[in-house]
Amino acid sequence: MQKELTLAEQTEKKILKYIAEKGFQLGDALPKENELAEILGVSRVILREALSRLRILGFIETKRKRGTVLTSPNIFYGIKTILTSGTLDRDALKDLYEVRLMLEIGMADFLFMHREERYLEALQEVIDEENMTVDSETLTRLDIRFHSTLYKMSGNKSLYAFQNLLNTLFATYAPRRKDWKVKQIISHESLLEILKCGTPDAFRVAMRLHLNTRFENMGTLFPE
Amino acid sequence: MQKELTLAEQTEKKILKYIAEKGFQLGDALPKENELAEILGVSRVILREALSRLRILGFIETKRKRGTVLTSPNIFYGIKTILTSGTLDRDALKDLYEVRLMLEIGMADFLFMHREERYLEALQEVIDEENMTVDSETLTRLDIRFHSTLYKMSGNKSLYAFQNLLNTLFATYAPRRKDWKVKQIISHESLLEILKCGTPDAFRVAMRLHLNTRFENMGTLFPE
DNA sequence: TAATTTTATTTGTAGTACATATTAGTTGTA
DNA sequence: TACAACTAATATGTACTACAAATAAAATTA
Repeated sequence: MQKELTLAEQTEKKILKYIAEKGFQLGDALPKENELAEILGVSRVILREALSRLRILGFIETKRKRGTVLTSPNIFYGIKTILTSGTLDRDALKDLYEVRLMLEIGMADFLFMHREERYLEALQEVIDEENMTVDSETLTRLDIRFHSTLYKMSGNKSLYAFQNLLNTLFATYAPRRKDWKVKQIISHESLLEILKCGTPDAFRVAMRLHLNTRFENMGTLFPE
Repeated sequence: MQKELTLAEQTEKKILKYIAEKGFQLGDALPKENELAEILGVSRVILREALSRLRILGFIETKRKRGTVLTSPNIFYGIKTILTSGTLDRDALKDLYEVRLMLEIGMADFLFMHREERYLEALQEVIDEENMTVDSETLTRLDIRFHSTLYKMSGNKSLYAFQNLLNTLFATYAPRRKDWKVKQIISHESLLEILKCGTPDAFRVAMRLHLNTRFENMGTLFPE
């Protein structure tokens, strides 16, 4: 038991409790700092430390004179800071890389649930552009766009936000090999074809094959 | 452009930059608060606010007298606060629920990569216990244990930590229907059998069927 | 040498004061 | 009256100081 939360941490939880008890809604304003400090029985310094922690989690936003208002907490607020700080260890990076592979294969059902013409057109557009270029960098950009469109098509906003983060992350930390495009077994065209008139199960099999190079490269990307 | 970061936020980034520039490693100690405040040119109050924000992200740990030491940032530190705060909106909850389904289906390859006797035995143990009880609550607990074991078997620590969070989350926010067990198409036994002598593709198909009730209940769990 | 007490240092907390930005009100002019 | 410019009030942002509490390291004792 080495818990012993610091007062700022306790205050952080107290504030959340206070919000819940008082039934505050999104957009509502909290009492001003001096009042809230008195209510919770802490100094304003500590209160501000707690508020600062809640702010990094996206629970609140504060503006001079207007005060502190409740906002919808954003999971990715904090994650982003971590991912872009460059302090993630290799294991954590590999974990995230794997998670992305799982998600791309596992999202099949949701793609078919939200299959809409606009998405299919967007995917086709990417494929058309791919067929008109040989530039490696451009192809990489298009590949990211293709998969990014799939995430959007999943209809899961949190997931979409997450993968946007991962994109920026792996662009720096896990650059692709030059021959990634050549070695692909299943093309984007095939994937789109299955999306149009296939099944989730078929899509999963195809996507697994499409990502085959990613699976194979994992060992070299994240050596022991 | 409503950027205008507060000084504490700027300081937070300054600290990360300082760490990177000085080449600090995990476990290294930062300068003491007074020194660091002077180095960065801010008051100790502001510095502490910045440190507090970094602490909630798991970048640092501080102890009286010993000072501030670098730790491996923990993505789930902040996520946990958000998930357990009870302020998540329905959309975000549904998103997370969906993500879990994706992961369980998408993790197949990694299960086969890390297939070890101890995991298979643990799974078998759960199944044996399931066969000896009819109590609904016990069965729910065992079901969670079965799937939790799978996450562990995936060899992905971040993922395992994540699903532990989700378990506590959905235990409160998305309780099961009473008939969930009866309606399952594919049993845990079948899943284990496939793990022993099947393929990732086969496992994905089976897991999708196993989770069928979850997919079907989503509409009632998270109504529009 | 080992156990115990002391002390020195560093984080944790509080109070106060003032700077700064923004809203609301007030005045002044057409 | 309407509208602009200025003024005052107010809440957050920042800084400084002082002291409490914990604990690692040094000193003391058995």
